[in-house]
Amino acid sequence: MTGLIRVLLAEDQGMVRGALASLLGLEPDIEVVGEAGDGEEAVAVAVRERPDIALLDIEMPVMDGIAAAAGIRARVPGCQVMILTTFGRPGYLRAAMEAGAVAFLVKDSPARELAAAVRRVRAGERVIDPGLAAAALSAGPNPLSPRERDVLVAAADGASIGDIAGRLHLSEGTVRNYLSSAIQKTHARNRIEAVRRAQAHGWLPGRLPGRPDGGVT
Amino acid sequence: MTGLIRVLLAEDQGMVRGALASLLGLEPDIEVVGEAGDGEEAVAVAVRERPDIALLDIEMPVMDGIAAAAGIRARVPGCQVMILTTFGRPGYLRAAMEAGAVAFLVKDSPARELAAAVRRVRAGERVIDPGLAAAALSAGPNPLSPRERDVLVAAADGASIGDIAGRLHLSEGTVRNYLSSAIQKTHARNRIEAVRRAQAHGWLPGRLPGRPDGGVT
DNA sequence: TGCCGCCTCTGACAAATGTCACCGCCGATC
DNA sequence: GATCGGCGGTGACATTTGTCAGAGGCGGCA
Repeated sequence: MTGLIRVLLAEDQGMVRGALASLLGLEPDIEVVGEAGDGEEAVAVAVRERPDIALLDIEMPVMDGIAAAAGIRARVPGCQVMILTTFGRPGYLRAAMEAGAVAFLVKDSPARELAAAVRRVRAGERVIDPGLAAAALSAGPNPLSPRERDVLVAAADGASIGDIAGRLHLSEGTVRNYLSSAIQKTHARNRIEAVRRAQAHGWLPGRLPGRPDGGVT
Repeated sequence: MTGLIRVLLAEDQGMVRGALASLLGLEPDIEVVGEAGDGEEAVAVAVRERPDIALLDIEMPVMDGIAAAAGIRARVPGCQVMILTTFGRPGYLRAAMEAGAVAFLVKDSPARELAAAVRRVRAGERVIDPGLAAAALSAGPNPLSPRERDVLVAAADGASIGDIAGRLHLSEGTVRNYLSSAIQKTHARNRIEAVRRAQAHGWLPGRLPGRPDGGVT
């Protein structure tokens, strides 16, 4: 039976999730059998519903879409994972492929491509933007060590060396050294540029903070 | 005649735009009469189609949704402007109201609220999240001077004092002074925190760069 | 076994950053 | 006419940041 294609949709913004569901719902051969607002929920629903396809956003709270992809691949072997994300970052694409995804779409593309991609995946194809694939290959793998990443993400929200050292239980000198090597590996000229370049490449984890920074006092 | 509600939809991400259109298309009393991918296009289409309601994203390239709102209010008096944005920032809400918008929705909300909000606006109501309104009032108006904003946005992508001075045709000392006062007004401890806090409040222009930073070399 | 990369740390140094006090010029407002 | 805020600038100063050259320890791999 090549009946309805059963799709799970994971996306943290409720309005976008609902809108995408209605978009897919227009297709006669596609059925949205589950929705999730974060990665953990996505895995849980996938285990329960056993969809043909899981369509995952990357930037989600609690657990990002890449980790959810790996979780679903491990627990629901029959389910193909597609990534649908705002940012076409080379590092995201690479990480998605390594996590077992077979498609990588960006939200910039025209809406009609979504259903088409779902059908192509169902037919066994991979769906990846050729330009993005080239960028991912030419950019090479993530050069940052885990610790360098930690320090960069901490630096990203304005923490000083001392703050970062405290947060990561490191000495200040160590933090300086990691920051310095991260700056060099990203070919940046200071930590801000390093953070931005690492983000542009998709070298930093794609998780979303639970809630804004609350600083609105 | 209280016929179909004619809606213009402006949103830069094609897939989201199409999905929202399909969501609104499900409603029997709503018709999407135009779509736009940036603020300039939104104004042009509004002038041509004279919709009842313009539904605008804020973070768009070329011209942001706030500026587009003002343009539409000035040129198409019969058209009500609704803002639909990812970020519920107090400063955005305030700026949107000053630009003549009558509704402010965040994409986090459930999808079903969209059509409901459109109908309420059509009936003459304003639609604003009460919590967000309170935050906007308690946060007070934007304390940053235009020049302080300029310097902060330049600092946001990693430029050094010298870079900023060159870009803005100022002396380095002047840039330091603006940066310092921006840091104090935002109660931050360095420029990165200042940028982040200003962004969180919605005190920086909500435009999107034409394309990423190209640094993927 | 040796080599390599990563982790952690120290100490010293130059350069960039942030602060402060102060200057004059303009335009708006009381 | 005076006052105030914004704009643009200078010079001096303390602090922070970024760099470099080391050091030892760990685990993997040839």
